[in-house]
Amino acid sequence: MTSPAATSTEVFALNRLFQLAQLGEEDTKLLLVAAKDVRELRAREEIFGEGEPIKQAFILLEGWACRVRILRDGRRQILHFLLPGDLIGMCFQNDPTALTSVMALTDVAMCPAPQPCESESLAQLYQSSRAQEEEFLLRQITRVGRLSAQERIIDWLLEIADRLAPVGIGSTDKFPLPVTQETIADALGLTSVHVNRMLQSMWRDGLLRVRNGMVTILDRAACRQLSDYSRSASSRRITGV
Amino acid sequence: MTSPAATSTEVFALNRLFQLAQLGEEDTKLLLVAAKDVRELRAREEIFGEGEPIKQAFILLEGWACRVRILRDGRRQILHFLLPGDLIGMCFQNDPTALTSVMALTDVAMCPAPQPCESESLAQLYQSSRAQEEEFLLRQITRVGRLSAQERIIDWLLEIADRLAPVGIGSTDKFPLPVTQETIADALGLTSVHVNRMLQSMWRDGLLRVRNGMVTILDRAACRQLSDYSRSASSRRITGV
DNA sequence: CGCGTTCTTGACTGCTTTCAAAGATGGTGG
DNA sequence: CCACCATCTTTGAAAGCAGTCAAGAACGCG
Repeated sequence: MTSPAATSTEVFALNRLFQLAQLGEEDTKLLLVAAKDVRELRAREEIFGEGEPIKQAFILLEGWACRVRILRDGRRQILHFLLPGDLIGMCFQNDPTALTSVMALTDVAMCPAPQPCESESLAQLYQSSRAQEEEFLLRQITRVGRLSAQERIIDWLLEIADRLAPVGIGSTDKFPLPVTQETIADALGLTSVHVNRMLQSMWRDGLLRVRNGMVTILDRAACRQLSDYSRSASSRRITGV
Repeated sequence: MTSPAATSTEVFALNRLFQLAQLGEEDTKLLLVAAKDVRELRAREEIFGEGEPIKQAFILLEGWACRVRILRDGRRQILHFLLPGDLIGMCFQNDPTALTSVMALTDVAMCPAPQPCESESLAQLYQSSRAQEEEFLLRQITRVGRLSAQERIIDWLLEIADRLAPVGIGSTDKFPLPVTQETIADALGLTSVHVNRMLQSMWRDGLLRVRNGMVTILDRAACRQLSDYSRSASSRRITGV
């Protein structure tokens, strides 16, 4: 990490949580205090190992991480991207175990997630965050199962844009993408070679541009048309299963 | 449905839940009583519509259902199969909404899921069931994202076998599969034509046989070897995220 | 027995992968 | 400030897995 996480950045990350549920002043302060206790990790470091006990849940304050599974022969499937403001390892059971590995994709900063001891509203917040994550898993299944390579990439980029906005990162039409094409490929069930070709083809078609870790959506309407992206499940509070 | 759901069948379905958590006598009775209130639906009927409010959660007692999303152009992705003993629409938030449609794949019988009012152990049971469902979603992403057609089918069949066993349906090597090849295709991100070819190829190779709605695993060791099926996440209680 | 659904098969197409190698990029140390 | 190295991106050619289209066979239900 080039510079220690700035306080303002941390607060931006918490904004996602504040938008997810109505918190009392007590709980708000609890989160703000927790965010002072920053833990930093380098890219590629493992946050949880699959099958290992989870001692502590975290809030991601800065950087990107992912939930991932590795197959015996080395194939890798990224299941879910964790962005600033996301909860890592939050669980509502005793002696929780990590169902998947969680690894840092970039240098990251995170803080412990406060226990929802007596606080009803904090528990609701965590449930809401969990429901939102389930929505992303469902979208991910549909994306990988039924969309073409181009559709997958567009659909995924639009989702990422909508997730970054509430934490103050980029705009809907231009935002950072600090991951390699291989990482994108492992998330979308493609090869990095094909991701590369598709990105170029979409640039030629005037749809979007990915360059130097930045995404520019050139034709938002066409992008939405070409993917099935419609559900605005990003910052909206999700209640349901 | 050819015959009304037999009481004994209902109890078999509940066995999954009994194995998932240690319940007090009170809660056990609550479930057994609830299971008397049987609702029946025909194949293809919708249990929940995507986006609609969930008034009531159910326990599936008999038959198969699935969580599914339909794309604008008609493509269909089955996200998760619901088997006897599974909870449908169980949620821990107020005013829950169905994130996905749920439809009956066969004729089904279900009953209302008792509210976990003051009961701590029933709430734990539901959380555990939910965690298990999340494990299946994660497996589904990996399956569809990174496995070949043959691997997907084998991995999926082995998972189904392990899920049916605890509710007393079939054995690990022979069990009913009351869905069309098109349904399998829509779950695994394939076409029905290709599912058909793969099933025949696997039969020729002496791996397994699917015929008349029954699956016979002919070479279990080879099947496990050829898929990445290893995690025994079926009846085991899952604690974690 | 007849009809609709599901399964099966063949030929052909094409999206995506594979393999390999060259180019770009960025960080590090001399 | 530049050389160097590791990582990442880009490109081409060829192969393969899975999809598409179409039609006939089998099955199950009424």
